[in-house]
Amino acid sequence: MADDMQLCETQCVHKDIVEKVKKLLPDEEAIYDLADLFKMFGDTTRMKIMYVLLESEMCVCDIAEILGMTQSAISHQLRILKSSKLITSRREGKSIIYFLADDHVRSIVNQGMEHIFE
Amino acid sequence: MADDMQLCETQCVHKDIVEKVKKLLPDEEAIYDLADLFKMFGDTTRMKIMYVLLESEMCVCDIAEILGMTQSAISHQLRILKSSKLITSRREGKSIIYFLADDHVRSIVNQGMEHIFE
DNA sequence: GTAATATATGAACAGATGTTCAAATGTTCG
DNA sequence: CGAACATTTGAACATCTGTTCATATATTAC
Repeated sequence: MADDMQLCETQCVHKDIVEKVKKLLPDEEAIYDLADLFKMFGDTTRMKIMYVLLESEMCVCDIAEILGMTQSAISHQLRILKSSKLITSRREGKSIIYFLADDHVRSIVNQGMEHIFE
Repeated sequence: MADDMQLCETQCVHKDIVEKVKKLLPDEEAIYDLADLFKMFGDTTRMKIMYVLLESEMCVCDIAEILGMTQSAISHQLRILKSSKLITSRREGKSIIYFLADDHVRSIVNQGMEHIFE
């Protein structure tokens, strides 16, 4: 609505392509979810946490120690990662052990690596 | 340095695992670069732009029209995407045509999709 | 050259995001 | 039970990020 406010008020638009591609786009929600997933990998702390968990499941304290960060900061990030189903946890006595939910982290990280090294 | 300020001042740390994993971690720079790459996919606008370009190369104006966004906003994002080498451009008369640099976008997006649909 | 078109750019602003700090929760052990 | 331990949580703060608006650059057409 209010089509051409700051848009191209002009003729550069290729109507045929625009119409075709408009129809091919996934709906808003799918794109939102995807972006949300990749956001998880877009922060250094979370990235480090995932790398750590690729090596071994671990309690919060261990991760904090390895990364040299506050236990609280790690806990906050773990919660976010958990909400996106990339990691899970189980209680083991006083500790809570975090681990990767499945192999998706590995494959996504690897795809990223491939792009970097070129 | 200043090891245990807010860290685990306590005994929960599993020294063996911690030491082992510390050594296995990639260096700071690699992780930073990876996170930076995934940041590109972590924003709805950029995600949409990439989806659009998966269908067809296109000028800035077309993308703005398809997404119903300002030409300026798109231009800003294109610059960011270009800086991460995910897209490139060529001039064609008055227009500048943007297109995906290689197949990485497709494979990364697909990996993401796989995680979503489960 | 000048006007028109297509895109880029910079500063400003608003909203999102990550860390810190202090305090709360929940578990184990004596 | 109460003390100690491991983790979570919430509010506050600072930083980062994306969009807007106004303006600048660059190409084409006359």
